[in-house]
Amino acid sequence: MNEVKSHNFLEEIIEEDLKAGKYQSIVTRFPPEPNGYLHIGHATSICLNFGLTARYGGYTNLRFDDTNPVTEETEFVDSIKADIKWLGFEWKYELYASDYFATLYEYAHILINKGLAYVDDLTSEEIAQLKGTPVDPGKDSPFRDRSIDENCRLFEKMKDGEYPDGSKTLRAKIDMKHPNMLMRDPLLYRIKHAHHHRTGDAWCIYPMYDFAHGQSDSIEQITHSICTLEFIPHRELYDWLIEKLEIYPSHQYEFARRNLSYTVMSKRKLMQLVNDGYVNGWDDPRMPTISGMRRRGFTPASIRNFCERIGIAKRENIIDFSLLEFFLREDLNNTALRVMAVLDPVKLIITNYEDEKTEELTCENGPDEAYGTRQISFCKELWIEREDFMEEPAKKWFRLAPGASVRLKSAYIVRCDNFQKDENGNLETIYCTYFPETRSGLDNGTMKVKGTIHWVSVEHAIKAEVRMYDRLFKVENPSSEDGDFKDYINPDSLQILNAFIEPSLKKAAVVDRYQFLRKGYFCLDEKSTSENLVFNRTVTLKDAWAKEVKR
RNA sequence: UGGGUUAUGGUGUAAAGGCAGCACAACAGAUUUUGAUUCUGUUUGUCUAGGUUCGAAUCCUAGUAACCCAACCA
Repeated sequence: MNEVKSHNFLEEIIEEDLKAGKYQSIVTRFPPEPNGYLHIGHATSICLNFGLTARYGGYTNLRFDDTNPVTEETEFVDSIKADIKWLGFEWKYELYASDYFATLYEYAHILINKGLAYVDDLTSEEIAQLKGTPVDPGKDSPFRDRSIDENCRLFEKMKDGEYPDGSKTLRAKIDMKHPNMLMRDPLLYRIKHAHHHRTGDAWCIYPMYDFAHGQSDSIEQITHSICTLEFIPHRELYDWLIEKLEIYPSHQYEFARRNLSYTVMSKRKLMQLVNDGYVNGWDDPRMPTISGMRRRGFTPASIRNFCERIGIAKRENIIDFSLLEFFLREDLNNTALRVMAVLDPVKLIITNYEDEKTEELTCENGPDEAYGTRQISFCKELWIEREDFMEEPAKKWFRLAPGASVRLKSAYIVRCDNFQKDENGNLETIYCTYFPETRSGLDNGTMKVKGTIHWVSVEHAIKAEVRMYDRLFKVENPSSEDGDFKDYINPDSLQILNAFIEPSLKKAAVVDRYQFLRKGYFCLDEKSTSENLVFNRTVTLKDAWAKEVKR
């Protein structure tokens, strides 16, 4: 097999850098702000950064971009670390932008001493006012030409807490008429008398993103600093600061963030879903957060394979959710234990089966023989799926109907002789005859049926709550529709069922993955208890019959 | 005084002047004690208009469209 490997643009840049001897090995970083939970979009960035150093040699740091004390919390630091580990990646160093506050403060002085930064007394509104617009040039602040000495003194006083929040800022002195708005004397430091999750009350001035991120990259000698497209305008400032500070020249590269159909990804929108009660928390299995997906039953491998396959580029995109589902099913199909569970039960009575008899039948555990077999109990009364019976069978119907026969998985072939409805006209009981010679394994092949259905014994089955999840939104791109994105929420994204499941599931663990035969992949919910078993549907099986019905 | 980025099937992504490929999706069939899996096959694409060239997704010219930038957020 000589597979032709295709390279994305970042891999090409790195290979050229390596070939040219610019670097011996590369260093990347994953730089989240600890102000929320990671989602599938972050996962692509994680896979990218860690994947690149795994491939080309070098390492990846985890760096928390914690320069805004009012939004950041240790809780988020912990969840981010747990999510990255769960995805299967190991960072070299755990670092914090806040570790560099003292260095950054020195860097600011370097700029001031070079006459490249000044303390501005303008208010936020005044600064915005003088900034101009993308089509109109800005105007200089009246404080722009303070002396170096005065700037030094004022900046020190800012640090010493002598001024209230918002009263002064430190700005780079670049060009108020610059076509790139980011270069119109960007803010470097602001005053915030706020408690920081790591530095406590040691500081009351905090660097802005632009005066922390590139500098942190440089301190860590990051070779390739990879971020999303919206930071392109920042690159000019990133390079300017590195040049003027005369520090290690990290380089920034940008890629297009990945969007997934039928969901939203912005932190703001996800927060609304949580706060307004559309979902039950950040780890709700419908959420595109890593914690939600984990709870839903996604596997790390499926997410990694997905990220690998979608590649990386610079154009806008909305990736089809079914692509993610494909990798999920692919992984689960290879690993999930096969069990039987009846989600919407209706009773089936085998009229010619002995009343008190129980037979132990052999059933395969997994996708191949290596998984072995287990015994399952078979009795006169069984639960089967309501949708596996049709009073007036449609064309191409393979399942139960009056007079029709099906195989009960790993058991016998039965023929439906009769059925009974309750006073509301709902199917209550199906009466069947079984054929003893068709027992699974002994079958001599004289009788053939098209359909095989799953079942559980009424006497042996246990109860469980099963949560069926569907996509959160009714439209592909909720954010681009008219009106509020919440108007497009799928009201049926969660359906709770009371199911009968086979008794072997009593010992299910959260890490186990199951296929409920013919119904989909399921896992035990993190909050399930032995008194109240709860299973989550991770993803359905592909369903050719459902497609047939749609026509 | 505006600047920047991007355009390849329904979706995502390759092709560095030389056969438009791969995956998903869709469709058709075979196998199947899961209408699953597996296997086989099919359909669908280079933003537009010119130009250069034996040959253009790729180079040139002119358009068009989408996205990003005016937080003391990151």
